[in-house]
Amino acid sequence: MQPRVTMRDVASAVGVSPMTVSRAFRGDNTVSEATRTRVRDVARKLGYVYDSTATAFRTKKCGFVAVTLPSVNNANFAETFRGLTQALSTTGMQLLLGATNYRVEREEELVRQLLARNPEALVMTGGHHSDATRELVGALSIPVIEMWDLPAAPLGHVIGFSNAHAMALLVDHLAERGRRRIAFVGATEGADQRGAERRSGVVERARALGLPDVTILNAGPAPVSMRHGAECVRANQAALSEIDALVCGSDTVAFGALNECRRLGINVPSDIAITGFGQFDVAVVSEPQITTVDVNAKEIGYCVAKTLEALFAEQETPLRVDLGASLVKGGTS
Amino acid sequence: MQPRVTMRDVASAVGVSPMTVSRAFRGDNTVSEATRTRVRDVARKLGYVYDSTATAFRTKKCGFVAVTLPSVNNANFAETFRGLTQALSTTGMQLLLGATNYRVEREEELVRQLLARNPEALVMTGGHHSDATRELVGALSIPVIEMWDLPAAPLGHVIGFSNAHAMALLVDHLAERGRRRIAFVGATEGADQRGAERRSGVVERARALGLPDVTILNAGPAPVSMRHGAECVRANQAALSEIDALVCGSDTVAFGALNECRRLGINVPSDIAITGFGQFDVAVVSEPQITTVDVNAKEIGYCVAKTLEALFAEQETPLRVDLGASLVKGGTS
DNA sequence: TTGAAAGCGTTACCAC
DNA sequence: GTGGTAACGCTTTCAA
Repeated sequence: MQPRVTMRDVASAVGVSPMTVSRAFRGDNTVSEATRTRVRDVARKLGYVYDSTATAFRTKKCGFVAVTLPSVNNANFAETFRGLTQALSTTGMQLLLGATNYRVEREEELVRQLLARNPEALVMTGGHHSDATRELVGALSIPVIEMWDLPAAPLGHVIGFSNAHAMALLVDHLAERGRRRIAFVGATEGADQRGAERRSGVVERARALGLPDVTILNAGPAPVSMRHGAECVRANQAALSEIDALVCGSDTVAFGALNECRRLGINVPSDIAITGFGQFDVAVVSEPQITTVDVNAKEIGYCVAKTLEALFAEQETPLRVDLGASLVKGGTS
Repeated sequence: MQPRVTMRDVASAVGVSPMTVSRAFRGDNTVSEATRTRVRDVARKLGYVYDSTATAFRTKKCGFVAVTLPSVNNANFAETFRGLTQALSTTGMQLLLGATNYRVEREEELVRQLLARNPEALVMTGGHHSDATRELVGALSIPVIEMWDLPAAPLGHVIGFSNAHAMALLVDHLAERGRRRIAFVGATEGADQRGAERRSGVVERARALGLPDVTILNAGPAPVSMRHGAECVRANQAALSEIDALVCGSDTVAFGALNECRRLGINVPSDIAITGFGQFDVAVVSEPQITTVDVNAKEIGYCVAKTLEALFAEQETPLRVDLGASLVKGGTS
């Protein structure tokens, strides 16, 4: 294990001072073009790798934006992630990801871990946190953004949409089509707060429209996947005959439900309507296309990144952005 | 913005040396219980926050494992990621993710970025890299693992499977079922190396079995998604009448193709068979279930994590693990 | 059980 | 355009 190649090594090999090497690497235009080229060449030859740990230490800027998300195999978040990275790549920031697995205790532990890295901003998915997390985050002097939600008492900036409102769009649509007996398929109550908001969004809208009480079907603990949607339909097959619309907490669940119905010989949408949430690829590509709500996943990421850029540049920015949600009619309703 | 509270501040407030504070914080048992308690109390009172950046700098241990992957919305990788995080969470390591977007130039840039953080290990998806990357990585003194592949000239440890062999399983299966005229749907040639291995795996196996030349259908540049699979089928509708099996580069592509066939009134599998790759949820939940190959995505992540643990503990470990692949028969063939 | 000294690799600041 | 000096906050090492 040979010692690390440092700026000092490059400097002495080129015959300049470490400062010049430093400047050359950071694109300081007071360095002559000839020097810069030589420095780069020698650095490459020596296998020099810029030590950002030292830089982070020296400048107190680690170049990290910490991001919490419920789960990595969240199709929705993939879009947000892409929007974020694309827009953030220009700033040289790197994302430090952590998964909360839909548990506020885990979120607290995670936030603590992430903050120990001195990130330059904190982006959290969702607006529901433990008291300790709120205290921890409230004391921060870095930008904080909550996304994918519109919390009543935000910790910082907010970029999202109302989960309840998005679900209401679907209930309205189903009611228009003459569906009355609605069941909601979602995660076990307790863990996934945004899932709970979707559920109550459905329940309350149905009540407001004078529909019968919504049946709640439990697809298991979050994260609920395609398989859970399918299993839930199979387990509740008898109950489904009483129902004329299945409102699912996400497109993946809806997809599972749709395909299980196909297996069981239940016709969609004539026997039962199915709706999803999120406008994932799977909902659009599926035949029939799944009726869902588009919540602008990618735009959220993009908007978060743009807001961060503005905040880093200390510009004024909106504190609360509601990107809304829109109904996407498919063949399942 | 007042200056940061440091160990020195805590030390002088307590009346000890910074070293004692440092020891107290790291649970060094040579510090007396009384001192430790006083240090903790004073630290809390002063609002002292442990600076992990300084520690990382000083100790050259940042607690990061760098991981490159082709793309974040890769359903396959999600399983691997989960296996990795689960097994690695006990070691206190954090994952530093980067997406190569299926381009070796981007991989080179990314590896450079990641290495700048001084990670304690580097895990790369795939075994195909630019010369510069090979040079960069070859000079490292940290553990290096290539996964999802079995490169002929590995850079370090290898945990994966043979892409070509996995595809051969599918071709054999199709041939057994009497399919002869095969088309392969994959990304544009050039970028995605593992995709290319899958393609040549199909082409060569078909040739070995004495089947007609495989038709290559281009689904666009990597990453190819569900939408691309669907679009490719629509664009090549006429050509498909000459074909009796569509071998897709991934389950998502196969799913897109399957659903587009349904739209176009092409019957699967009687008109045409369709196969995928990866055993993603979508292939299993889909009705009909998509014939595919299981490449043990989650086990790969788990095995990588276990190998890293062993390497950190400086134990002997196998250098090359072939986790194999197995045929999963569905209703599309 | 505690302390003093010496950096880790980089950059801010000031000279030249 | 370039260089010298002095840190940043912590831990390693040796000494007491």
